[in-house]
Amino acid sequence: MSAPLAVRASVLFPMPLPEPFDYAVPDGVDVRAGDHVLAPLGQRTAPGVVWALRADDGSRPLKSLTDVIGGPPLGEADRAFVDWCARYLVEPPGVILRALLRSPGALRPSPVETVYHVTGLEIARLTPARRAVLEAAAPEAVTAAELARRAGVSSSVVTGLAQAGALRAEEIAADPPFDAPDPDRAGLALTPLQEQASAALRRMAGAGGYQAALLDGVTGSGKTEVYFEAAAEILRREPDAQVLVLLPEIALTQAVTRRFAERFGAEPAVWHSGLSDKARRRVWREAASGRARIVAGARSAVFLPMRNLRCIIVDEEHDPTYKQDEMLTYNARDLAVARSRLSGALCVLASATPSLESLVNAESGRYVHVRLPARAGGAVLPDIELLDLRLSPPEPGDWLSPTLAAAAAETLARGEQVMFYLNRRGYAPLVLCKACGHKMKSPEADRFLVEHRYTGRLVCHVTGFSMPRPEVCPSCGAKDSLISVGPGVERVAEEARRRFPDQRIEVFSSDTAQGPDGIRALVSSMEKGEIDILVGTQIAAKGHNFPRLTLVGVVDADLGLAGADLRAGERTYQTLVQAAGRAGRADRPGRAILQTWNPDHEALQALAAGDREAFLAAERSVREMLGLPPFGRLAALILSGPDPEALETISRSIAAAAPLADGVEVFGPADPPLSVVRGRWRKRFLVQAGRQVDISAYMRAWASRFKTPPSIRVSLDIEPYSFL
DNA sequence: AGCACGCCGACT
DNA sequence: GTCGGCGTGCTC
Repeated sequence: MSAPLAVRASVLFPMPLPEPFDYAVPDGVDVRAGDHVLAPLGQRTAPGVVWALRADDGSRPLKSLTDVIGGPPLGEADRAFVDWCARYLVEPPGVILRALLRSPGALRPSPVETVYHVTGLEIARLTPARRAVLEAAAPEAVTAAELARRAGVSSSVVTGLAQAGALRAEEIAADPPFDAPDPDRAGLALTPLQEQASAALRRMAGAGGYQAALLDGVTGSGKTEVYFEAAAEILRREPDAQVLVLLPEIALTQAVTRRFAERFGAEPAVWHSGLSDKARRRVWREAASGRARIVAGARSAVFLPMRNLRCIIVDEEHDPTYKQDEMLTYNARDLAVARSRLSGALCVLASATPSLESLVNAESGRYVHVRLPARAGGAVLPDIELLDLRLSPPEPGDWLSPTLAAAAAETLARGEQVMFYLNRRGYAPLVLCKACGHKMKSPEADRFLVEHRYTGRLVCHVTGFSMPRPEVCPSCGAKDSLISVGPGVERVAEEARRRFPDQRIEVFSSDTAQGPDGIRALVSSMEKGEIDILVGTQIAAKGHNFPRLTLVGVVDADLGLAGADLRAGERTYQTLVQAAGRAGRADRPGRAILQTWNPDHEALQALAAGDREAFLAAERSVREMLGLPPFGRLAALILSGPDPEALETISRSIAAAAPLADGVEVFGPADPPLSVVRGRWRKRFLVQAGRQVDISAYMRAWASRFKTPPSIRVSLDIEPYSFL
């Protein structure tokens, strides 16, 4: 007979501690890896997750766990994902754990709420207030507060009715499960090409385990239907398998959830940052417990715990909104691939314009390349024409070339719709004084103020600062000397109204369509043909289906080609394909006209020729030559602080602390394009390394060699997107 | 992240 | 004389 082995538990706290801490497990306490526990930490008791269990060798005296608390335990794959993210993103593991647990009251026992049914019992004193409550009560049972709200009375009336016996109270779980999806419900009939692609994905799903696919299909080819079938196959194979779908924007979740409901007969659990605390807790619990079988969400959903994750779908995988830059810096697409691998799940990356990274992975065989060439429903891709502005320039003060205006007039005459695309919000990107040349700038960032004529204000798009458009120049005092330079969507709409006074014209930007409701309203009136000309930014170029839209005019196709961003060309290409892809999705052929001053530019030439391969080949040879992603690795280190001199000094010492390593080059410190934001000055280092280098390990080594005072913040960005 | 300890300024 | 500012360091 041997005494029961003493066990020690390694506990990870959701805080920036460098590692898990060890605790003794009291005799008779049953605890497993992944369980949520309370443990003494310094002077307090903190919640944490058991990361590992091992025999206690008594090497040092340990405190004991305080308690084991409820809540769905964190599975092995999810714990491995936390550790992987910590290593890759160069963050303490507790910071990643915090991202997984971010849900109010997630760990408290499942709350209940009291709801009331009508019993039908006659009661003596039926006051008007009581009658109103009883009328409002049917058919489904709701809480006292909700009942009182509907009836317009105080909740004491409800309590009174319950006491009198006319209402019956029932305790139900406040976080009810989501409806189960039915994978065998008949979906839309697939075209032969869709069927082929879907069969490829279903085969991968059927094989089980980790595999990754790039679902590469032109706009309108019906990628959604195809990946639905992969998800259906996953759900069919295993009764408790879970599918996670990542979507680039909240705006899209509404449309996509509706399609899920049509295909699976049940809406998915939807996760995004705008959820109420209650809705958030419900989705979190249902995902973590394994009951929610399809979870659809924005980038932060990649951190939702999942009991039995078997498939992750990343829709529009190239979309830059997957890159998060606040709090934690990560690309949800990259994390999704790693998580799939650690969970033994199928990973599907879908896009009409895949990122170069994903295409290179597909070519090298790391991802299975599933192509979906034609548009569903027989619609064809629009003709893309370059309009050389040097040959057909707009009149002074105009932004639309006469050629584009004529094409628009013809389209409108046929009763079809036109979209002018310009990725610039507001009226004019710059306001300057014609007397002294002073340019209106943001006080807190090194940015020009954008004029919004709709609101009559000048706005900084970086900090949100805004001010009324001044009457006199703030620099020289000249009156009526401020002029608006360059176009924004409002200004193009103004020109459209002047040229087409009888047409119904709307602006579609984040200023005019606020929130999912505003976006839906605009999209639906466009679909119903209540708008003739839509003038839109980026937000109008994504994923909507306007059957009567047959002409897209890109006002400034050069915008974005010149940027300091290595992905500028790629991004411009993607955006223009998306914008052009809005035209002619139904039975009418579409046409896209791109206004440009640089018709010889590679990206535009390739776009006009419909030759994605040519564009990509050029892009990849440049990156390969320069050792840029995906042929090399990048990382950024950004310092910020209130005092520019102190920042200068410390950044010099940090530069000196950079370790020497083979195949690693450190550039900087440099002043980023936005060198002051919200009163904080910034410095930036860029690290470039060969593909074989573990750049995370390099950054960790570097970071361990210097300390900064609390006033200076250090942030790391592995594979940076934006260079701002 | 919290929380304590510690060492300098304006207050009952 | 003390209350309290937040800089520094530690938590199994």
